Amino acid sequence: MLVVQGTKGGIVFLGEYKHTMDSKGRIVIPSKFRDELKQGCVVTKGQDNCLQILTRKSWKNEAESMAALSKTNKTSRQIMRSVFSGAVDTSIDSAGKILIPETLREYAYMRLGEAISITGSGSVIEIWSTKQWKKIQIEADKAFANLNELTGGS
Amino acid sequence: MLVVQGTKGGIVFLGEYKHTMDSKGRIVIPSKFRDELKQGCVVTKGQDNCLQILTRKSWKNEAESMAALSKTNKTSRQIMRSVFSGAVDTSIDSAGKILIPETLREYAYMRLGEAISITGSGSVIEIWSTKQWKKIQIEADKAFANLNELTGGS
DNA sequence: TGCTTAATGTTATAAAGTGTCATAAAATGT
DNA sequence: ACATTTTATGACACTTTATAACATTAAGCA
Repeated sequence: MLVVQGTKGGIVFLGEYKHTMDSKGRIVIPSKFRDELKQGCVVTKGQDNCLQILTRKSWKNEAESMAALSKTNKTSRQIMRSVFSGAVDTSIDSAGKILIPETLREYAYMRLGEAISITGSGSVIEIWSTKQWKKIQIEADKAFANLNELTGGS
Repeated sequence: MLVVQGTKGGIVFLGEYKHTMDSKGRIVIPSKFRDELKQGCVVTKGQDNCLQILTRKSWKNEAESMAALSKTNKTSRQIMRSVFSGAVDTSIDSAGKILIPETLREYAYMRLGEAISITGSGSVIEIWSTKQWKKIQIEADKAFANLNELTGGS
């Protein structure tokens, strides 16, 4: 079977999955996401203390637009440092798992053996300590409900 | 047989159906709705703790306008998180059923083996735990009766 | 070098998801 | 009303996925 993949692009990551981080700092990638990540992926620090998983392709886009930022501007230098130093290029192993390096685990409040939540957010995947996700989810749902009111949802 | 479908658009889903959720979390889609959903559907969190089923086409519209939001703006990030994490892309199996993932079942108070109500609501289908639906239906009927008074209907 | 720790790989078991089928119930046509 | 067809349900078998435990390899350091 020949599979030409990743060309779909756009909005491919949906859903919410609850997993656990194993005793070595690895997490299982939900099976629905694996195909898109087969050719490798990049884990980065995301906003609100989550981690993001991007396909190599979308990472390339991101990275290039970062690199295009002004190097004489202090804020952009800081952003670049944060993004590039916090990124790891990796791939899914035969059991469907990836290793989250210690520095990233710390950043995202993930502890060995604890519950994590993996969420599709359109073009990227986000990984959260479940504790953190619960808070964020409430905020997110509120923001959405708010939008509905403004635009005519009941 | 060649079927060009989904072109109907507009108000295609009508009626109220009572089904049950099987022991694995699947529900039967009423046969009248199946044709429109044959090419795949997306289940999302709806208002008042119901779930919605959309055709892939109408989902695409929704999703694209969401994905166009700025990624550096906090509110738009939240909105995207809420919408995408609460959605699942799926399709109807040979027995006419779809699986409702655990997180969505929780959101909509649906328990294995219990009664659910499936209602056509114009361009979308709504799924409810029957308990919840009964409450909502009373409210809805009241609102409708009220509207009649206002507009001079009997 | 040998020891320690992190990283990677493998396996067994349990849980979840998927597919199929038989029967019962409902809908349809005559 | 009856026969025929379609649909809904629950049961079961089978596949895939998740988890935890253990084994192996690689890397850093005394």
